[in-house]
Amino acid sequence: MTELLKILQKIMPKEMSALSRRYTLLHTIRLFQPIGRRLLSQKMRISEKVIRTDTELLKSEGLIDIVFAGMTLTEEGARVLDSLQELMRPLEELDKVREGVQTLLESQELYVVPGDSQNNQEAFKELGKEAARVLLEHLQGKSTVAITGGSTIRKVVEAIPFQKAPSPFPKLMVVPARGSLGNNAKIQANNLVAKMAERLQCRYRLLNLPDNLSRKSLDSVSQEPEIKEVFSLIRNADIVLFGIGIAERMVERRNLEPSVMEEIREKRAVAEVLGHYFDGQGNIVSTSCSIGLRLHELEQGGGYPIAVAGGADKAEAILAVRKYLRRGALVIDEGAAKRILALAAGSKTL
Amino acid sequence: MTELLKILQKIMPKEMSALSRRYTLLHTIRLFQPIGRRLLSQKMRISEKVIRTDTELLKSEGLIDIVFAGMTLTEEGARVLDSLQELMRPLEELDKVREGVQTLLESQELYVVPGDSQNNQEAFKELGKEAARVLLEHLQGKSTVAITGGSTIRKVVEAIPFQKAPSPFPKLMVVPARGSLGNNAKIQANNLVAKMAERLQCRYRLLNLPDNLSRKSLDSVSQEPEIKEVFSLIRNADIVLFGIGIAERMVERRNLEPSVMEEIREKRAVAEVLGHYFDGQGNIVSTSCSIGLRLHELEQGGGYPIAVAGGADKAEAILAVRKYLRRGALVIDEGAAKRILALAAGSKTL
DNA sequence: CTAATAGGGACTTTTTAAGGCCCGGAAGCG
DNA sequence: CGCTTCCGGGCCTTAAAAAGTCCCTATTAG
Repeated sequence: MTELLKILQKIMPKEMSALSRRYTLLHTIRLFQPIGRRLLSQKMRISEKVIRTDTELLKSEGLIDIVFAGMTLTEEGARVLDSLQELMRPLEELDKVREGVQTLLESQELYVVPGDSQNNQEAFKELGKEAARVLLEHLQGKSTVAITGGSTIRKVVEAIPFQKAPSPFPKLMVVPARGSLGNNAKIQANNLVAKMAERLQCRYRLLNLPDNLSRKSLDSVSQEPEIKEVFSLIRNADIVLFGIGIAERMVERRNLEPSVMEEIREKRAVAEVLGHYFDGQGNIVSTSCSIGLRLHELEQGGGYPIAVAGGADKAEAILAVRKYLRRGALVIDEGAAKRILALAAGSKTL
Repeated sequence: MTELLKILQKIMPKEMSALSRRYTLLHTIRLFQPIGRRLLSQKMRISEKVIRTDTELLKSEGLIDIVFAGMTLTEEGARVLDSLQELMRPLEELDKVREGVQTLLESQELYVVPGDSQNNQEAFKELGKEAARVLLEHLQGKSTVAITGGSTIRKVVEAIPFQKAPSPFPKLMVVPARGSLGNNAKIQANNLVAKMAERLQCRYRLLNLPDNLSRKSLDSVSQEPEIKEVFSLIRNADIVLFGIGIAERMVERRNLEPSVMEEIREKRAVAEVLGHYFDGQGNIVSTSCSIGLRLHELEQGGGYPIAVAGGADKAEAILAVRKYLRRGALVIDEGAAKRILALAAGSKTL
């Protein structure tokens, strides 16, 4: 049943909003019948005219009665509403989950896609698509996008449709948010930058630095004119697209020394964002030696953050860095959202 | 599943046509891929622009690929199409049934509604609704409607929505197509005429004649000025709405003498339309003594016929009078339609 | 080469949705 | 009683989407 909804959503996205609107309309009418257009329009926060158009349709289909006192459901309308309720349940539930997470995290923009990326590749793909959509929406007029690496961001990049020449974003520039991390080339920021630029038909700059430089060579390299230029782009990025990682998993992936892992464990780091490790309270407990965008710059800076994370196992990490997610957009999936709510409920009762 | 379709059809009728169009589009693309817009537009008999709008939507959803050679389904598109096929099957099947009956009966207008009125009251109601819709569609500008009695026409009348004063059909006049028949007042033509006029907010005239008059008194009554006036209205009716009856059942219902029943049986009458009884070949074998519209008048006359019949058991009767159904609209249900096809196939092999 | 077919862009016309406003009627209330 | 506050419905204007039309370039089969 939920399968069907997704397909309908795919094949007639616009029309589906009419469906849910009319469903809510029927629902509200049942709740308050008899009720008139004005009140309905207030309660549903929809313009009166739209209510009117819809009610006229529903009346002509014999689902509602319209008399002087207001509108009421007919028997058939009640039956239809019941059947619709079955159909819409997953959609409504997802919306409730979204609401719950929204009040908890207070994100500026929150998107929750169905499914759980942890054990469903399809869902992971959809997460990427949604994030790509959000990104493209914010791209208008912006000129610099900084992105991190990671398998999640990779999904986002792969979900960006190829744009045609001539470029619709002629002034766009994509840069990695930080120096390269990890050894899996496919999910390195540099690689993703190139891929994204290819899809967006725009320019890009890379940060070709070896991993885990010493403090000293890091400082000296930072003085290189070319590097400095990229740094300046990064610091002035208009959009920062990043994933939220699970601390331990990131350490493993980056092939760091055992000592680092010990540190992570000892300090109970759970989340990783932009090279910083966080404990459950959101305190930075460690920062990897790569270079690039710093968190506090993101916190107050003008760059618009777009955070993406999917899968129930990411819930703890998302909660840990919640205070950094209030600005900007957050794109998660149902699995993560539900676990977030469960964890929050649990910690409240403790 | 078929339930769901009906509900969607109810709550978003316009949008559903887009759904079936896009479904057919995907289907056709799969069949002929790679294929271009022009060819598609030819094959589907849809303007090229519509194809273009739809394909752009489908492409943006990633269901099809568009390359120089034409359009092809993506993997996801194929999956979506398969799932849609499940959903659309009942709809497609009904359409095929309709096509089959259409080629068989060659009706000017043929409507087939889902379900079987014989054993489903809901379906019977829907049949009435569809017929009412057809009637209202043809009402524009027309001034006289003649209707018969019968439970089917009763359903049609009851499905006509109440119109508001001032009457949208000020010049409309409803008359019974024939004198009263049968003893069940609720389904007598006179009664239905009054009900219909009430709903349409229009004038009406009745034919208050006793049943089964002798030839002689019939002739004399026919000379009455008032009766003559109604006759003239009937003869010049712009629309004739009538049901198709099963001969034996009609005889029973009309409480006719046993001799009549014997005659019906002897001459193998199967159908009854407008007071005439027909055998399986469509020959008139008997005519009841009531008065009013004659069949041959309908056959060549200017009045637009709207015939309504539902239920598998009506199939034989419908087939018997098929030659009278080519002009005008025919509204039947799935049950009748399927039986019609089965009977036709059977008689062909004999 | 040419002719045919592909997608795509640009423009106009048509249709439909939305917005906004006002009207008369029924019900509740001082 | 008169007042306000609901109600649906009519009507006109504006805005946006869909459809229709025409023309363009690229690719490929013959």
